[in-house]
Amino acid sequence: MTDFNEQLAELRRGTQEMLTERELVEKLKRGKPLHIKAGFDPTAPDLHLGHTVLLNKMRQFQQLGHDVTFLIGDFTGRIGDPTGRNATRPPLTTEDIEANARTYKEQVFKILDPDRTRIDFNSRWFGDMPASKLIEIAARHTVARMLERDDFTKRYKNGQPIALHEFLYPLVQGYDSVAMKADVELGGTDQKFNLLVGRHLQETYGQEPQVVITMPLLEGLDGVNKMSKSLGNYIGIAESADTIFGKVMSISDALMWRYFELLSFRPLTEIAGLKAAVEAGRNPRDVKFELARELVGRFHGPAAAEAAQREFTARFAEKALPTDLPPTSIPVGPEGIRIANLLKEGGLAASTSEANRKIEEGAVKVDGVKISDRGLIYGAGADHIFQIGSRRIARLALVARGAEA
RNA sequence: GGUGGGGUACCCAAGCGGUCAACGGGAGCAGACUGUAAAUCUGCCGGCUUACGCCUUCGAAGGUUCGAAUCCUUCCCCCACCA
Repeated sequence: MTDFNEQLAELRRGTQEMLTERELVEKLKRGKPLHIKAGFDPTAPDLHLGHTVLLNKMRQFQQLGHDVTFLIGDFTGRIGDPTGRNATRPPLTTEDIEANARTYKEQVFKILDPDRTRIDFNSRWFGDMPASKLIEIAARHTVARMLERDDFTKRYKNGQPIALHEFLYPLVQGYDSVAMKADVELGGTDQKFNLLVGRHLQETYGQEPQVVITMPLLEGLDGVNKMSKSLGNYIGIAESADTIFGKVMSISDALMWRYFELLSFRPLTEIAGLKAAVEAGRNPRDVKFELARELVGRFHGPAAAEAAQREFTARFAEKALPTDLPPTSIPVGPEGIRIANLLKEGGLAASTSEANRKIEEGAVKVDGVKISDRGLIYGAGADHIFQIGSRRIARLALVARGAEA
């Protein structure tokens, strides 16, 4: 990436918007490291690939030699956000925030370079700020501009309440950019308005306005909705190698290219090559293997990625049972346990009714053999591999109730 | 404040005294096919039960009835129009 235009193309990669690209070029051309800012809620440090889209962009900047700050919005987090739709968001304690920050670090440094990442907290400048100062900041923005925000406009028109503090949040976030003298701020598309407030505030403080770069929200496994834990269409970065590998393989071919663009570290030219190969007849599955291996490797290391692919091939291409599956102990009374109940206890089925249905459907296998008798009873000492379909699989070991460790 | 229309299973949406665990669609799960892709076809899709069957569900609580998601009363919440 020596060529300036190629650099710019990579920085542009996957972005939703760059405001403005011309300003970014100017800043880059000065040849000095830029100060890159990205803000994060001090909540939910359980990251999935959707969150990493932004982190990947941060990483790109790092690799080009810029300084990246991972800003944790602990000041606002401590207040809590009673905004209309999001009413159930209790204020966080200092301990919560510290714990979350630690978890963030563990997860985030799988992507970011720890030596080039500064972690900061906005309570550093807001914590002791006198009210007079906050009002002084508020004086620099107008109600009309606040109302430009889409959801404010709608709520105002519809006569729905907008609490005063809701105007303060964008200002606080915007002032962070002033305090940090940010050159570039990264955020999701949903953050666009707040990022722009930062630009404006910087100007009123006589600073050069930051360049705003928004990243799209990554589609989840279904390819339609944004990736989110509550929709269950996510790939968590803390999930096991086999799980991540399998989930990546289950995405559609079309979605695969989207993931390549937003999640892969491969240069665009290489991805274009892969695409050309598929168009020329290469099996898209094999290209998806590459993607799965890269992503598993990122979070679990290359060896685990190779192992995950072997496991995947064995299980789904050759239909072999998984090797060294750790057994789960299920306590059982002297009368034994019926298979449907066992499948439920083992977490394979949501209810015994569902388990029975799956047996009728011929989806249940024990040690690789399809079973059809829902009256099967297992007693203590039994140790088998149970599966419903090919995705739900577990080794269950029955132990006499009372004798379990 | 007034008038009218609604609240049904994960979502949309029928039903409007018994044949309703509740039509239909979507989502989801499983089977076939495959590359754990897409598309297609098939089955399932409240819980408990080996099974006969039993239990809980139609905004909430009461009531009428042999019998209610369906009728009555009260309450809660949404939406539209008017003020």
